[in-house]
Amino acid sequence: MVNGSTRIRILDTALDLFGTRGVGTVSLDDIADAVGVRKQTVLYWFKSRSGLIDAVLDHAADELLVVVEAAIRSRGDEPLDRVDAVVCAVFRPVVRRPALLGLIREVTRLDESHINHLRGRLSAVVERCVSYLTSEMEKGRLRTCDPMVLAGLLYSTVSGTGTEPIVLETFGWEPNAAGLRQVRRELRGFVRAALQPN
Amino acid sequence: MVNGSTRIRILDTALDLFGTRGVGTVSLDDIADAVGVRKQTVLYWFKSRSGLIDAVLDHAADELLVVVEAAIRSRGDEPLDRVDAVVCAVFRPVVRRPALLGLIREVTRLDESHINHLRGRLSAVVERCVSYLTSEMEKGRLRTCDPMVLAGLLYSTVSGTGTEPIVLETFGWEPNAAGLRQVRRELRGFVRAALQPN
DNA sequence: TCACGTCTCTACCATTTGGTAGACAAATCT
DNA sequence: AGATTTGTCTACCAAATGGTAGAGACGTGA
Repeated sequence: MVNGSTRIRILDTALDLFGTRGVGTVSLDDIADAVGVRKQTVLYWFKSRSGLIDAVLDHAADELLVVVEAAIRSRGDEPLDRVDAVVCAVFRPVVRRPALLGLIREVTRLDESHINHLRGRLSAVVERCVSYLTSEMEKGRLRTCDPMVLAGLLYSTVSGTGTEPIVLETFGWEPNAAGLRQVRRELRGFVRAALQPN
Repeated sequence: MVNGSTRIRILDTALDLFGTRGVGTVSLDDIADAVGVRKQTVLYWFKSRSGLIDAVLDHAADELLVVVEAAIRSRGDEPLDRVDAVVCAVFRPVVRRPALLGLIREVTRLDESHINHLRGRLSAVVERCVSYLTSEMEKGRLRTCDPMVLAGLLYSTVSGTGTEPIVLETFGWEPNAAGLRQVRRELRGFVRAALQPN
């Protein structure tokens, strides 16, 4: 693999297309066209469609992990601030790379093997988030509830906000920079209120 | 249209398949097979794939509207209880008909014409929800924030919880009746906390 | 009985799909 | 220079896709 640039371009393009249009509706030809190459070149770098999907999931997990890990470490001791930092971190790709969360969301539509592949990549962060929430609840610094389910709810809220602009538009939201800032502000307030210790 | 039963069966089956596997990845043959009929029978009842999609969206909107309208009217005056009733109402299909919310979520992947079609069907309820939230905020009975975006966030949270069992499983959730009740309990507590007036 | 509308079917068709085989050019090694 | 590896391509292929044309079974009203 001397020349990795084509490979990376395919990976990036596939991530964008898979994430925005859905994995099942994007063909190898679509990807190849977008990259400016023939389908057979795609099949040279990835031995099958399924292999490409796994590689793209890895690529997405990498990108997401970097962002989240950094946020988890950042900012003081107060859990509401920490969670806020993670929310902002996950929200950033919403603006800069909308396809990223869209792809993660696609996991529901994939088959077992790809699901397990992605799960393996994400389980470490997930577990860390859950155990962090648990410990802060025990200290009484977060609203007490089931930390596992809470983590899932937080994910749903942030991911939904980021991946369903069309639904938000139905609610009257305007898809521009100011609108996005507004959504992020409300999202942060919403999460903060939901976690406030009682 | 004397015999509507085949038509309805196609509609129901298509809703389930579209909602669980994604609109783009379900072929007319898939639907026909599941119904126990030939593809040409599907094309007899619906003049094209695109027409079928619109009809299925209508079908889904009908089902959802009935449920939500009933919940909006129910239960006393306290806004937190009202919202709670709607959350429960939307959560019910999660158990009884998982495909329903899954299909609504698919709207992001559809093209403009189908999006507008569905939007037209849902805009009335959506507007009603938003104006209700607005008035209760003005009375100081809900946390003050942007009601439009809040409605979107609520939708994201509930819908995500219902349509991403696989993600929730990654967070450690167990997909059985007890697990579902647990998720619903946490979801209600989460929403209640997020809306509590400050 | 006969004509007609309703409903589902078989027989096709053009296009698109994921994938194989192998030609060809450029770079790299010996 | 000659041989080999690397990367992209053209040429195919079998299967699946959305869709058309029209045959035939069935019931109903005249």
